[in-house]
Amino acid sequence: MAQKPSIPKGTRDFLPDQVAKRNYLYGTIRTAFEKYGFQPIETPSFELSSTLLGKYGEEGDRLIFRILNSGEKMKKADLEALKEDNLARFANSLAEKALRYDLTVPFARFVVQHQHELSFPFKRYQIQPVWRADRPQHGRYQEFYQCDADVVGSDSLNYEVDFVLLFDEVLTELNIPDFTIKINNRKILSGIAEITGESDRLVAITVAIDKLDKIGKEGVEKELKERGVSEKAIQQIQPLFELNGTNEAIVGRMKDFLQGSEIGLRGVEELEFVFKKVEQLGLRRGKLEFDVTLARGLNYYTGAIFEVKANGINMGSICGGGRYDDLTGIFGMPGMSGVGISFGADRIYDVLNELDLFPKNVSNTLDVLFVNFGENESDVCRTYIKEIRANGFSSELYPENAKMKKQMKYANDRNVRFVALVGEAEFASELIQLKDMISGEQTELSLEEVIHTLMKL
RNA sequence: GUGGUUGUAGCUCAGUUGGUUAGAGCGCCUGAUUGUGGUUCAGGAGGUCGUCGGUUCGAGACCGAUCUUCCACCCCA
Repeated sequence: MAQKPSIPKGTRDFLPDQVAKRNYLYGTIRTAFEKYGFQPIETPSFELSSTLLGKYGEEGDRLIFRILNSGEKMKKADLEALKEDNLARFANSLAEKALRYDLTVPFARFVVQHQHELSFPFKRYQIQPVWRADRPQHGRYQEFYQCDADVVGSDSLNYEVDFVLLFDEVLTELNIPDFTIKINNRKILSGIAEITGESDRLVAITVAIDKLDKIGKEGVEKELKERGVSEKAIQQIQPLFELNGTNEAIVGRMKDFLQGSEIGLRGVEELEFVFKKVEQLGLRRGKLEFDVTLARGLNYYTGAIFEVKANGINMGSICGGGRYDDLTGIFGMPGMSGVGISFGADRIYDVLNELDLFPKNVSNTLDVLFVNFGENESDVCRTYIKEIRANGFSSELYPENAKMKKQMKYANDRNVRFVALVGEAEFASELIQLKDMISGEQTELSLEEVIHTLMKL
């Protein structure tokens, strides 16, 4: 019985012209990464569950795809846990492997494992798919590509500056007209919690104020209250919702606000450094914006945090990142600070598509298709094709002596640039009728002239 | 994971309170045009109405389950 073909939710097939666009995107990102001194690595698509679990918060664990144990290993299932209704432990006993959820945690594992083969600061980039068992939505998939650049082994703020420039470089190269690089610092969030006497509720506070642009000032106050933050603290935090003006102005306000919080002030100073250096160097199209309400869910961040939004389009953040001071500590290598960023390739693809920003000629299909007029003509066509290919252009012969109309239509459907006709007359004269499929013009040329025409494009 | 929403031809969608043979546009195929595509004209093919089950004399339409789509949460690229 024929099965109706389909793919799992949140996944996609890519047609040739889509792949061409994606390769253009990856190519642009890769070029910039290498320009900034990052080297590529790759890690497996799946890791041990123990490597991944517990690194992304409770919510994160729920979204990790588990790989069911196979064969005899099925017998390892922890039936006790099932009886005790401990579903998390039961699930872990059923799946000792899991698909990677992002590229940062596997990278931390990689660094610890290969520490003696690397020199620090180690800068790597990685362009690979990741998987999340999330419910699909606009710009949200279960399988998508992340393009990450990270550096570990240095806490220099120089890298924060470089990453801001890198965001700007890539997104400007991709022609995105208007985007905002939002930046904040986890130390500032800690400072806010400290100043208001709510250090215990740091997570609650960050989660709530992160929602400011979505649920508004009143919504955040309500949520803070629900999460048990004191009335007094809410009153103190409230002015932060209305911070505006230049980054420098906000820096000034935050310095006042965080007076007495050593950690908070350090966060502000770090950002101040980044603003100054970026200011000196200048950005091409991006706007750098100090957003005190930017929090980000991933709980391993400890310093600067980044998020990039394309303006004028309904799409979640297209890039993210931040500094993590001790991600490798979990794998037994403490004191190794790292900072990194991630480009959401699939979301950027959607943005470029919706804004019609892809260059027109990303999909080069075939330069010259030779029409098949029969065996004698085909023989000489094959020698022409060999020569054209040797000159670096793509060319092929239509496989059979079909009707001209059919061959032309095929050329048209495939977006072939030129059609070459070598029939009886051209065979005798050793010339080629070359038809430009865009203009429709047709000229009789020698092979050398055909190659010359291709090189002029 | 919670709440809602969608599914009819390759694609985008019509299809009346349940009633005979399920339609359109685009695309596709053939011909007008046996050495010329993209334009035009004429003709043609293509659907177990997401899937399984139920109600009914009768279901594309009503009910249930399931899968999928999109949306709002949660979270995030």
